[in-house]
Amino acid sequence: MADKRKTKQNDTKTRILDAAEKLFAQNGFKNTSISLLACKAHVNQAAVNYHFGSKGALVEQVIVRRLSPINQQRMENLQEVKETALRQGRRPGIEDLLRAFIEPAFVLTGTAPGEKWFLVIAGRAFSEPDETIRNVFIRHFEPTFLFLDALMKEALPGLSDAALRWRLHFVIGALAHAMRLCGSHRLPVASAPPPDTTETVVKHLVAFLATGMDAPDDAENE
Amino acid sequence: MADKRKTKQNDTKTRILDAAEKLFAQNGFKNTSISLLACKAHVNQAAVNYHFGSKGALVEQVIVRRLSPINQQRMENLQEVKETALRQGRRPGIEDLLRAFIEPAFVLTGTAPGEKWFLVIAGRAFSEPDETIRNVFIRHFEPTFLFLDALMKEALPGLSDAALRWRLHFVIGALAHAMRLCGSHRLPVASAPPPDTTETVVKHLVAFLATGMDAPDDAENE
DNA sequence: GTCTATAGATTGATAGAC
DNA sequence: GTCTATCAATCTATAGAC
Repeated sequence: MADKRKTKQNDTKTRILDAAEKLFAQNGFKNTSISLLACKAHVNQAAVNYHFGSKGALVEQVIVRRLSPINQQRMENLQEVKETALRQGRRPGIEDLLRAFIEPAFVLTGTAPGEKWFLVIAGRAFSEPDETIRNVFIRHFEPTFLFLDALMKEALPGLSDAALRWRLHFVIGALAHAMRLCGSHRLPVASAPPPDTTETVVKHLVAFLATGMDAPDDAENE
Repeated sequence: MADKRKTKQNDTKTRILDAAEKLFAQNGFKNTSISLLACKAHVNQAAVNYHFGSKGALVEQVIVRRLSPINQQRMENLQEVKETALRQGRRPGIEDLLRAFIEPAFVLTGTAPGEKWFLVIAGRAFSEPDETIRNVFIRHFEPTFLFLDALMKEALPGLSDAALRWRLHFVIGALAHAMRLCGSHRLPVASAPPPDTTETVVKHLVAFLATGMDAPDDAENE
């Protein structure tokens, strides 16, 4: 499997995946044609279908390649936060949980130092109109999200289930938007955020979201 | 302009706009063909290009029809919050500003009681891969956003510009995600939010976001 | 594994009769 | 304004030579 003699084949597959990642981020899945993709990857058109079977399968590979390690890391981080809190006989910390969930998305995304294209792709996940593609994200995402949900419920025992669930979705929305903004070239609009490092963005995110999660549960009075 | 004799023409145009809004929300712009659209709207294929000129122009009309009143209402609401605070000699309230900005999106969206399709379309605005379409949203959105930015700066004089701008983008991200969730049919996934009324969702949003906006500005220490 | 060539389907847009 | 018919472009996928 990890045979060195497969170098050339893997080179081609990797070049296709890398070019696809960039083009999908820039133009979306539907707007990226196989011919343009093959041109940018410096491979023949037929190579794409030879190596991946279909465009849909390529899309899934592009997503899974990055999303799988990200969610694995999220699970490990959350598990560690849970165990540390357990050992110390206290509730898990809200900021710790959020950081455990958010950080892998920014750290494990993209190869090159310049552009982290997958941030844009993943940030578009829940807006994807194609149900098949959207389900690829949801399938990988849901177990991690439900684990976060369970731990956050421990961290915030006073919060109603409805408020907890909505607030976690607000977390997802803010995170996805921040990912898109970090991954794309800075837009020449007056409302663009300042060009910070991803670590700074994560700090802003965690500070904002942790405080929001801990807000009083006013919406219950009705 | 508002001549009653144009009823038949306007009926056709409105039927096309309504069918397009629904299909765009369900399948996205690129995945919606003119032929399917004409079929669902019960008009002839050629009628779409006759009345709107091109598919791109139709897309813009679908967006502007709802977005324009929404942002106009936002501006009026924000102006009123500003003037009320000024009259009472105090800063604008964070919750008031957020509600002024958020509420119109949920109130002025969609005609039918059942499905508010434009919530999905607008919720996808910043994820739209097509730059031309995305710019339609940004063009309408930016003045309103910058006004909110200016008023929020008054409401939170201690917050750094960078933190303020990032937090407002987190507001946008959470809002967009909530709009998508409210507008689409409830997904059969375990992580879906509870099926609340839009008023309840707005309350959850404002409570969460106002508290987050007011978080201590930790990220400055670096 | 890589290439050329092309099939087969779908699309946005338009010409011209009514 | 509405219709039928069709053009021209584009796309995914594949067949078959090398």
